[in-house]
Amino acid sequence: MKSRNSVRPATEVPIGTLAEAAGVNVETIRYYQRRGLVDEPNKPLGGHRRYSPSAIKRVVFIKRAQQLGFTLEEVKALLRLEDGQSCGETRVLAEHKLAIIEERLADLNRMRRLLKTLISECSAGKRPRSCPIIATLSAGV
Amino acid sequence: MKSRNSVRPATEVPIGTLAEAAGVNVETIRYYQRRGLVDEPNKPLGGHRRYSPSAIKRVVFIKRAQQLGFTLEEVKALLRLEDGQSCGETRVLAEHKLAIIEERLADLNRMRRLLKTLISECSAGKRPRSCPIIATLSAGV
DNA sequence: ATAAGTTCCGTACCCTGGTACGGAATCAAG
DNA sequence: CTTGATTCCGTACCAGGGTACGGAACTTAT
Repeated sequence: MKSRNSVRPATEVPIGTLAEAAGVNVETIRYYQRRGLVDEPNKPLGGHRRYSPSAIKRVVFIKRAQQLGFTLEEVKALLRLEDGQSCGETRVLAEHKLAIIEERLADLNRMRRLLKTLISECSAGKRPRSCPIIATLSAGV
Repeated sequence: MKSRNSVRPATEVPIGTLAEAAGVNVETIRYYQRRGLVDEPNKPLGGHRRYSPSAIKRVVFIKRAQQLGFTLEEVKALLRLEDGQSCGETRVLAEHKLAIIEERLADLNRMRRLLKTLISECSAGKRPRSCPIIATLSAGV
């Protein structure tokens, strides 16, 4: 017999390959496992674990969600909705995140306008002293 | 004599009051002092330090800037704009900060656009079977 | 004047999101 | 079957941004 006790489809890869495919490093995968975001397949008694393509998807999902500003805890919540059946709940999470991001955008835009003003006044030599940046950004205190 | 050796305007408050007014806790103020973001007023020989309203503004500013994604080191640089004497120096600093802010804005805008798209697809119920947010997060792997 | 509440100061510890290390076991190729 | 690369697993460490602790000194209210 050729195959002693298991046929391993090429799609089932070891952790290094998973990490590479997902664009993170091995330690990060393990870290996600410790955090409960990725699960450890049970390993073939004394052997090395193998991961299915869905694990790759999962890790990529995590990275993408992070880029959208979700923390790992939040990503965990999103992953629980991964079956795609709880669209409503998912949407609430997304809307909440969106609101936070929009607030930050507003603040940041204010800051940007202020800096631009400061810079142009500086160039014009109008203001030898300091700028009202703090006064403006800490307004309403 | 009533006032032994100093008149203390009510606006000059002790650290606990400062912390409360700024919405952070005392330890955080001290931490900022260690990091050089807030300075320690010299204390009346053996007594307790008192802080002026500008200290409150400063702390509030720090918190806001942080929410916008600036690290404490960056906030420190921003604060030097306010303290700044030399206009030329200030301008360079301001231009640098402006660049950082614009990057951050770009990031946040990207997140916002994506989230908005996803949310609206969700609402439109275009994909009845699977949630578009989840689908996008796992797509194309 | 005395008790209760703050402040001061140093040091130690916490969480988040990872990265690094190192020895033993296991796998894959020649 | 030997060699070199991976995996496993635990533990330690990193940066950033704080929080907690504890005793002594000081302030404030009664």
